[in-house]
Amino acid sequence: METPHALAAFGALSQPTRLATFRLLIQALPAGLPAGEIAAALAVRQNTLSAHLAVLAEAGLVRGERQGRTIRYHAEIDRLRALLGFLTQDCCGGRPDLCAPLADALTGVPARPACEPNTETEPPCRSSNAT
Amino acid sequence: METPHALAAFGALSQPTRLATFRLLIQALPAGLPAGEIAAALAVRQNTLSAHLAVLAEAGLVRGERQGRTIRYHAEIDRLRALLGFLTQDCCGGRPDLCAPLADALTGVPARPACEPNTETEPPCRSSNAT
DNA sequence: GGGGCGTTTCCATATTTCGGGAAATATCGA
DNA sequence: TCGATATTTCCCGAAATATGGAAACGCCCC
Repeated sequence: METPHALAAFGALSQPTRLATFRLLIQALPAGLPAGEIAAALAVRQNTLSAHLAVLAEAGLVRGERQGRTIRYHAEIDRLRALLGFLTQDCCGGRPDLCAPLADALTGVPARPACEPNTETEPPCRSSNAT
Repeated sequence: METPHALAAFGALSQPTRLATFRLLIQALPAGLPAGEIAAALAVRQNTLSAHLAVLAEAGLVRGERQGRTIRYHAEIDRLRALLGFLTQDCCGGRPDLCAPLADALTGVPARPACEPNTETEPPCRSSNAT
């Protein structure tokens, strides 16, 4: 992820309604939620929510697709992953000692103390025998 | 981390100068950097930077301590970790399937499952995959 | 104590953002 | 075609934010 995208994502998440929306949509994965349902759940007017959804979509954090007369939104988990990578690439890039506790927070597992400075978009090895 | 703290953190990171400042300070860990040096590195006026540093400090992302007549700032890595945890607790909380790729992005190493069910002669994934 | 340096605070202004009301667009059902 | 529902777009005023200049504060050295 590049800096402008990260800025957009942070900006999008820095507003209470938008943050709540994003979290709600993550919890609603993978089905997603129609805009009206989000508005009802968050007690926000639809036009206001629409503007917030537009910001989130512009930041790439959510995506909406029309289903009949409703528009169903769902979180873009890949974008979240990219954002996490962006946040950690600075420290994990050259400092595995700093990276380890960060990974710890995410996984709850002490994580091996060796982060390679590549945190973009490449799943290392979990392909052959994953679940 | 609680929502208001996360909002403050996102708001703090949603401004170009502040994001650059935070990243710079993370790279400068653990020594930190004096305010003047940050301002010079980012080509920002000191009063402007001071305001931004105040926002970052208010969000708990950086901390400054006086050293003689300079004030040396350094990133709060624990806060960053808390922020990562906040971002992932929604999906990781109940959905390990979503959490795994997220942790992956962070460390380059899959969380717990996914890598080696029972083969012990296999080196643990992270072998060599630099793009 | 006086002068100099680093940093912050105060003030003023331009820009952006937020939320509400009303209207417009798109889809469905009859 | 008509009405109803879901969602967005447009426009507005209010509030927050960013930045610059000038001044103030704290600390060091002489």
